[in-house]
Amino acid sequence: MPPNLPSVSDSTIRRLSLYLRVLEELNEASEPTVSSRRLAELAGTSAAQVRKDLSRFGSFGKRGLGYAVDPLERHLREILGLQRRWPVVLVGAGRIGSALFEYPYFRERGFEIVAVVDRDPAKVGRRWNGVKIEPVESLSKVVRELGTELGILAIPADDAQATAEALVNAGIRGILNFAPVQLHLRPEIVVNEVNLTLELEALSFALHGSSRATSPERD
Amino acid sequence: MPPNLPSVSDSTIRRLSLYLRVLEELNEASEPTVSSRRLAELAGTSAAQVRKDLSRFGSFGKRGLGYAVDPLERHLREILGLQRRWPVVLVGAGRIGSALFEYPYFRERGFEIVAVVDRDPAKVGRRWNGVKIEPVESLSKVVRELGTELGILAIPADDAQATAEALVNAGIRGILNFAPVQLHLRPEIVVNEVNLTLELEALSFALHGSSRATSPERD
DNA sequence: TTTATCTTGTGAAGCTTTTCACAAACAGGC
DNA sequence: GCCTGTTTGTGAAAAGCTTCACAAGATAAA
Ligand SMILES: NC(=O)c1ccc[n+]([C@@H]2O[C@H](COP(=O)([O-])OP(=O)(O)OC[C@H]3O[C@@H](n4cnc5c(N)ncnc54)[C@H](O)[C@@H]3O)[C@@H](O)[C@H]2O)c1
Ligand SMILES: NC(=O)c1ccc[n+]([C@@H]2O[C@H](COP(=O)([O-])OP(=O)(O)OC[C@H]3O[C@@H](n4cnc5c(N)ncnc54)[C@H](O)[C@@H]3O)[C@@H](O)[C@H]2O)c1
Repeated sequence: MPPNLPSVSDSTIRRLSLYLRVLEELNEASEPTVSSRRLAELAGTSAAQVRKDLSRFGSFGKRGLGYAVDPLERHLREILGLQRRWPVVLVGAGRIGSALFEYPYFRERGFEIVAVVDRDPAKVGRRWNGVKIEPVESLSKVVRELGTELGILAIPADDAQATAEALVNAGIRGILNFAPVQLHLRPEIVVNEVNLTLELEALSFALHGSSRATSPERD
Repeated sequence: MPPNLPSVSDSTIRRLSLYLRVLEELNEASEPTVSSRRLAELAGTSAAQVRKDLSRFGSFGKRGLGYAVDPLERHLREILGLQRRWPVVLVGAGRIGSALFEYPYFRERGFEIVAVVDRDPAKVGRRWNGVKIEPVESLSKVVRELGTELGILAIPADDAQATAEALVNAGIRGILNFAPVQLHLRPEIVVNEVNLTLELEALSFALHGSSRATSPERD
């Protein structure tokens, strides 16, 4: 086993996820192979980038031919850790939480929301498609019993930090955070922030500021 | 007015949005000033990064003191183009669409969903908090009449490309896309992709692959 | 077998972003 | 007015990421 390689960049991983989706589609369309050029086109990047990304993990292609779709799809799943099932705990059974819960594609990819936790007594006890909403007090117990390592935080920003800490104490190692606050947790805990207002603001800047706001105002 | 400066990087813009939120909080807490160090801490970056980011747009701080919270907040709003109101059209009144529609913070930041469009006849005609759901056929008319430049795509992946093109033809210049497909549009159209499965997969990789999958498998 | 054509895998080059480090500026106390 | 302690703004260095360009491997056809 080789020693620690230079770690894989986040952007590479995110692209692998895009490639995987494209490969799924190609597979459904019964395309046997795909070249880096075509894969790049479909995933919105460059052929060289595709090859560089993949070459970090092995040599999956055949020169002159390209990549065999089905095996490459399997390789990517393995690299991304998607062969196993990932039980997930959802904290916050509100608007965004329920949308996520009902989204079928997560489960298809192996992410299964096996527990839902909420603070609101009016929601606790309800059943969502077989999953009972638990009170926040049971969070730790639920996480431990179900062995979940991934958590989705879909609660107001005020409570996000404290609840994230509770998740970590219960054994959660990765968090997808929808609350618009920066979580401060131990460095080995992986956190992905989804900040939709920020996405809109980036659009706002691009439309408003592209020509205008790049000029520094000095006196 | 200076000629075209080297364009501002996307990561800088995204951080500005984070700074803005932190400044809002500091403002509410009546903190008069903030140092780059503290701002960095709260936004999850480094002090040097904060100063570099801000210095692209002007000199907003005072040496020895830091930045005055309220004026800096206003500067950032101006840079990001948030002084004006941004009317937004929402395409897809489903699970994620309704969560977004009901999210109050967008409006607070100036992003106001003024039109909702859906294909489902059962949904068309309903009123959401004063906004009537329109049929897809009216998309172009609605966009033109309301003068919306921003669109949110919250429909299944199959229809996303065609509908995105319809949005662009109607005059939309920026799109926030929740459908998990890469949109191919004219380069002057700004698109931000929100891919939640990808976010979970990045977590999966980090937990599964951190120690394991970085080793290339060669024969 | 040889030739023509394709496409990968990958060092090296080029580019972008982040970090470093320090002079210059400012406030407050004496 | 001058010293002390602080913090910005910014070139320069370092690190990281993407693109380039091509040798090497593979196929197919003659
Ligand atoms: N709705 C959106 O489209 C949207 C968009 C961007 C960001 N967000 C963010 O996502 C988060 C959730 O938003 P939402 O619109 O679903 O809110 P919501 O009010 O609809 O739902 C929040 C849910 O969390 C529960 N809750 C509150 N505090 C809790 C706690 N400490 N522990 C457990 N449960 C708790 C509430 O009872 C409620 O059911 C917020 O941080 C919001 O800023 C939402
Ligand atoms: N729900 C989630 O949490 C979630 C998570 C990640 C990604 N997404 C993506 O967001 C998109 C929407 O997901 P959803 O869960 O809200 O789906 P949904 O089925 O609940 O809602 C989709 C809505 O779009 C409407 N629609 C379909 N085709 C249309 C068209 N051509 N024009 C106008 N309206 C049309 C449907 O009538 C429906 O109301 C999908 O691409 C999905 O992959 C959703």
